[in-house]
Amino acid sequence: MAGASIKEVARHAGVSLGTVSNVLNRPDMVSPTTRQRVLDAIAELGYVRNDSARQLRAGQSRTIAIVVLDVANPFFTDMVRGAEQVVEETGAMLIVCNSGEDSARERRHLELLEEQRVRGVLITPVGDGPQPHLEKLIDRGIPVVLVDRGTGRASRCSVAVDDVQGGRLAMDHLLDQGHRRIAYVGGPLSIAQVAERHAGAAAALEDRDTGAELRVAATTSLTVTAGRRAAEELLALPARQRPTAVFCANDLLALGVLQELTARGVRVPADIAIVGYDDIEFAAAAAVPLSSVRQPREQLGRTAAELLLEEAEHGTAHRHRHVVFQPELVVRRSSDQARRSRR
Amino acid sequence: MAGASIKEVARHAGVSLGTVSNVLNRPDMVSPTTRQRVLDAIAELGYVRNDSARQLRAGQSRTIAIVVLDVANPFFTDMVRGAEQVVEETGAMLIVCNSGEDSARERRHLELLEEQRVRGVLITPVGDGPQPHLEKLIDRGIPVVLVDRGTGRASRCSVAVDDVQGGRLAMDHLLDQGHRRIAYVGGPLSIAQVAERHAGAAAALEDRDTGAELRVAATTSLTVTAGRRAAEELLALPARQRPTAVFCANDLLALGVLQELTARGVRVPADIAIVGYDDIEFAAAAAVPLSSVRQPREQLGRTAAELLLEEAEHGTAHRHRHVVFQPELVVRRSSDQARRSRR
DNA sequence: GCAACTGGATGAAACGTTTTAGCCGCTATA
DNA sequence: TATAGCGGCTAAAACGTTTCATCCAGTTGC
Repeated sequence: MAGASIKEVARHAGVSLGTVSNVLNRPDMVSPTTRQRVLDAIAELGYVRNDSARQLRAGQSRTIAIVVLDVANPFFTDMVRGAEQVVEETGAMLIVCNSGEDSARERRHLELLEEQRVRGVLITPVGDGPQPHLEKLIDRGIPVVLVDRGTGRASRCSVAVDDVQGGRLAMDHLLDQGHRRIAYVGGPLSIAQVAERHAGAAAALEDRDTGAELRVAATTSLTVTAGRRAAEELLALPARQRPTAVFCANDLLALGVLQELTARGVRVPADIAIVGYDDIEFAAAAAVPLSSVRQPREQLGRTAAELLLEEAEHGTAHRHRHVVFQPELVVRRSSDQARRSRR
Repeated sequence: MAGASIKEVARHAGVSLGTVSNVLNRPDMVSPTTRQRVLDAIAELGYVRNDSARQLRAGQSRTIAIVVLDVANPFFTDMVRGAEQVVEETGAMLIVCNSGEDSARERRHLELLEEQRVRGVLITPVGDGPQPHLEKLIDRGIPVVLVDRGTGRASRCSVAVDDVQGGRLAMDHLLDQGHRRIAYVGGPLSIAQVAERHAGAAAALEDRDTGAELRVAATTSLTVTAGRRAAEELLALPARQRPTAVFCANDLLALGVLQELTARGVRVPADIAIVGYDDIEFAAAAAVPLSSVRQPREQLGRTAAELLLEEAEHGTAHRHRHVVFQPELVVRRSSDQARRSRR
């Protein structure tokens, strides 16, 4: 009962070993009566395929790996869900590895994955530098798709979301609402996303000759607490310099800003409007529902998986592609002048 | 370059195949000079071990799986991190599978894991019923550890957190603070956790002869919105029946209650105190930092992994254990009378 | 100088599949 | 009637490891 092999099934059913294999893999190549006998034997012995042997023979596994920076981050978990959908449709299995932003762990994972001869790897690599271990995988012929990184590299596919465009969307919206003194809350600017979202906002401002101004309130991290401090800072400004709208680099900052403003008696959106970024679950459930720029996270995962599968299938004939998705602005009460009096 | 085998390495280094294997697995059984020659050959050919072959030979993989109900839920992601720590120390690999509360997907995952001959499975099964596919795994000799479920089954280990005790902690705290009219917000009671947390609260009340009363405000889900509605309901009560403290079945509810109370001008904790459950990341960052019952989530994962590894190692000699952890109350401003005037 | 060890290497078997070539008996075709 | 074709099956090879029994050449002990 512990571990019956195909051989024992064959003996039990009185057929050859190859026939059992055929029943498993091309059932209509074998006559109904023998097929049934084999199936009975399988059931009786509790036979379960041994995947190692299968893979050994096939030279490749039916597994696809996704290596994320942080399993606890909703951005990645949603991506994982998207990728899962696509991968499971093909009968393969998606395994999730967590690098935890640790380069050594990332490397270790990739080594193990290589030993397992995975069919492909979706990865958001730690850091922006060169990636020797990724190159090694690619040299070996294992397809790699970069997620949210390294758009434009010739040797692999990538998927990403246009953060500059996200910044534009937020800014255009605030300008449309008539705001002319606007603050960007975010930092450090060394984080690519923070810088690009700002760049988009600045570009939108530039494009429209409204005479509006964009002030940066730099933070040292992307947390609720940092958002609160930034709000304090803004409130300390002289009244005529105080912004009437705030665009935050992410939703945690935005929630912090919202809390601090509310605590100080500043009305949102009547006195100051807020737009966040990421559209996390809490954005809609905040005390004042938060407008936010939403990234198509599941879609990102799905597309990444599709690119990978295509490359895995067509091998060398495959042409690498770089897909960039556009984010979407979700307007809620925190920035909606029309609804400012509601409730 | 694509896929050198041990055989080619051997030929390249002018040694036998077994020697290469020895270099890999028991390096000090082979003389330094040949060892070096083999290592050079390995480097030159870019040889990478083939794990399928290894597993096939070994009859078992070096992988441990954890099957969670929801990869996006912080409860599980923290557990995963805990389990990872322990598993990686042993050189094994932890793979995360997501059942998404879907029994069919759970079954499919378990089948694939069985085919892979994983060394063990940590799982929070979907639902509370009988688990035929789990039994099948166990029959096959694959160790299974239940997480947050089925404490007390004889055929497997389990780890869990004592929800009744969590309810007690919250209630004792509120009674200590002098509250006598208290509400429990949560539901549906068909969810084991919701029922047990309530039972703990009720038991604490019973144990202390304070004459305090516990009213249940039933919700249909565990969301921020449901919390808001529950708060509305409580505020609609005549003044003398209105509770002075609320204990919520989870933090989302508590945040909803907090928002609604604040919006209606009710002061927290001065007028009404709040205690939540789970101590999610947002609890500490809420407008009024939220008191909450914290479960040792990483610890849960670590211990589960340890039990599993022990069983995997000692096999039949292993005695199943059921570890129950005690939760901990984190007191913050939302329920702290002493600090009620702060800020 | 011979037997007994010993460290270091070898060769072959085994793990459980999948796949390919081939065999057998039958029917349809010429 | 011979032949080709075909469906259904078998036998054997191959995938890349690990391990175990064996062997060989020195060295040691007597």
